[in-house]
Amino acid sequence: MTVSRALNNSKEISQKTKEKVLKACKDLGYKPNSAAKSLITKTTKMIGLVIPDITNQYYAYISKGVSSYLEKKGYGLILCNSDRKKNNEREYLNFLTEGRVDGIIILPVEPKKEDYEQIIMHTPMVMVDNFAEGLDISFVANDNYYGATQIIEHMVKQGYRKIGVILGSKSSTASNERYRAYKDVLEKNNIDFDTNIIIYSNATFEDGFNKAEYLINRGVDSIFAINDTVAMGVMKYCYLKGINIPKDLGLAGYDNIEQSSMFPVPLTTVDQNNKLIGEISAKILINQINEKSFKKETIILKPKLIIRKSCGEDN
Amino acid sequence: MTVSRALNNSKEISQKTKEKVLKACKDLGYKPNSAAKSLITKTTKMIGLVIPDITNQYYAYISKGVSSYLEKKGYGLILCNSDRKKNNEREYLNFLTEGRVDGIIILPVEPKKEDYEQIIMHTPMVMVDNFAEGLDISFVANDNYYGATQIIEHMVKQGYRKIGVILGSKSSTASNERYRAYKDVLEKNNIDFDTNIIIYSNATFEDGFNKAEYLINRGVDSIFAINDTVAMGVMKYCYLKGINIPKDLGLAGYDNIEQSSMFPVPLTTVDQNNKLIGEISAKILINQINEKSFKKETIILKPKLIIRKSCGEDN
DNA sequence: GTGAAAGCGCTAACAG
DNA sequence: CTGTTAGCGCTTTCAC
Repeated sequence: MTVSRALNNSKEISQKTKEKVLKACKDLGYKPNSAAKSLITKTTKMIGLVIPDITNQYYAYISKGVSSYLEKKGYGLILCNSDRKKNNEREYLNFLTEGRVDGIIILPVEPKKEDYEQIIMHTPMVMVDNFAEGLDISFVANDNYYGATQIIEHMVKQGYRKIGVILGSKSSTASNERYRAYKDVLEKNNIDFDTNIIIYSNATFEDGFNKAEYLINRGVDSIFAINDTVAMGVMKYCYLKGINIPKDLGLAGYDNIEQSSMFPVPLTTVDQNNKLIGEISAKILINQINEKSFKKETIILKPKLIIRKSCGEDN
Repeated sequence: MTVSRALNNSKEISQKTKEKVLKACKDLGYKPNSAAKSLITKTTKMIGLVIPDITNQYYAYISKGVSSYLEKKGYGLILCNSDRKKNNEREYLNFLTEGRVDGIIILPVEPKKEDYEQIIMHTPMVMVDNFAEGLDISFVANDNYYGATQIIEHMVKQGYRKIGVILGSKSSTASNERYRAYKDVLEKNNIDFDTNIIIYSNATFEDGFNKAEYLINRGVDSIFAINDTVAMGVMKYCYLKGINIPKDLGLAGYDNIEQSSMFPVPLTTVDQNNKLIGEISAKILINQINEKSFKKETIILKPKLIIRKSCGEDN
């Protein structure tokens, strides 16, 4: 008991005994056992993070944000790569809920209410990026509509009038929201809307390269790519064809990946503040864990327009 | 006890009881408590991974390799971003060794024997990338000398004779090994060695951009950059100056980051098989945990030359 | 094939 | 300020 008090910064112990105990622990190489502690305190000082792919910059930054916040608060992080597979997600969730963590941050795969109802009854959880309607839990995400509005408005202001779009898949919420913003901005500016210059894709570099040709042949004066990787594909095509960016073609991306500023023509894009997303999610979760009264929070962050040169200099 | 047997695939139980128990568990939402289990089995089914920065592609891929191997073996992963700070590393190590993990994979920060001696007495550990001499533990890394030899030889074969080099910091083992390879290849091919076209740097994009000018002014016919990001900087400089790669200047990188194939001129580089590094490290660790007899292993992987277009097409 | 007893290493609660 | 008792939820061992 005295040892326990010495190691847990209790004030019910004299400074002298405490020092003696601490020294003895060091000499003997004694370390407390977290499992035994967990068993009685019902707390693990661990958080689970379920993400699609740690190899993707967007998710890596979110993880870093989570990790750095947790470190400050004395929590550890269990990382689970779902690989965008529902089944992996399920298995990790199962693993985590064997009393391994005090809470879970999840970037879910095709979330459905039923998948999480059981879990949130026992384990605090915050969802990030994608939400399942009807769940009474906290949610943190980026405002895709806002971000796309910013960048499309910028393009319009720069004088572009025939803006081609390379979207992601039809089932991607992010992609659909950005598309919605595109339509609204065009309408607000009385610009003709033409579905022939809107293309769905898998959002890869190759898609950017291939769809660029398609769009340019249809006479677009600029392209809004669903992400920076796709924009890289477009830029590559233009480079090979001698098409000057931004003079012959305006180009905008999304995500602000590290390399976007290193492109031959630095890319105008949207920064989603991924690290912040991670930090906020972690903060909400830790608060929820430590407070008895749970208050659901929904935080939708405004991403930030990053103006570089691919749509012309700002003026 | 019967429940325990049902949940642990014991054969000392009838099929019928087992099914009944399993069903009851499901109905009641019962989940076993891993802490209680740990306490008695002295095993956590958890591995700690200490890496410098999850945001860096190189480390992200290593993490993914570790994670995917562990998943197959039913282990969880505790991720610790040391942020290249010795102090963070120490604190994470301390946290992990409170009986939280069955083993540790570490990419150490300026490793010294003394930092790990205590730990490896109690906890299986494998070191990756950087080794501390005198430790009796397994080690997994890339052969930097070999990788650089491959790419410099390729450059020589392509006809380049005045190869400028942008290195990393003087204290980086990886950088020093690659430099050593450079010198040896030059000597073997009777090419003059000129320290005026060797520069140390912080290995950033900006360094690439700035040092490119310096080297080109000194008449190099090609540049070997310490990594792909630095190479991107060089490429940017060339783009702005209208210098044609590979005709006017050969360019080689190292790492094979995802974007290196998307550059205006696809980059010739060296792939280090990072995911494999992670998988192998995890495999060695798990083996060490499960075998009573510990056999130290040292695995130095041969990286692979990736020939693209920045040093001319292969012939 | 099933169950009872004991104990893993801690801390909550209380006694001194 | 220090120590005793009990018990967290499991598995090991042994009895039936």
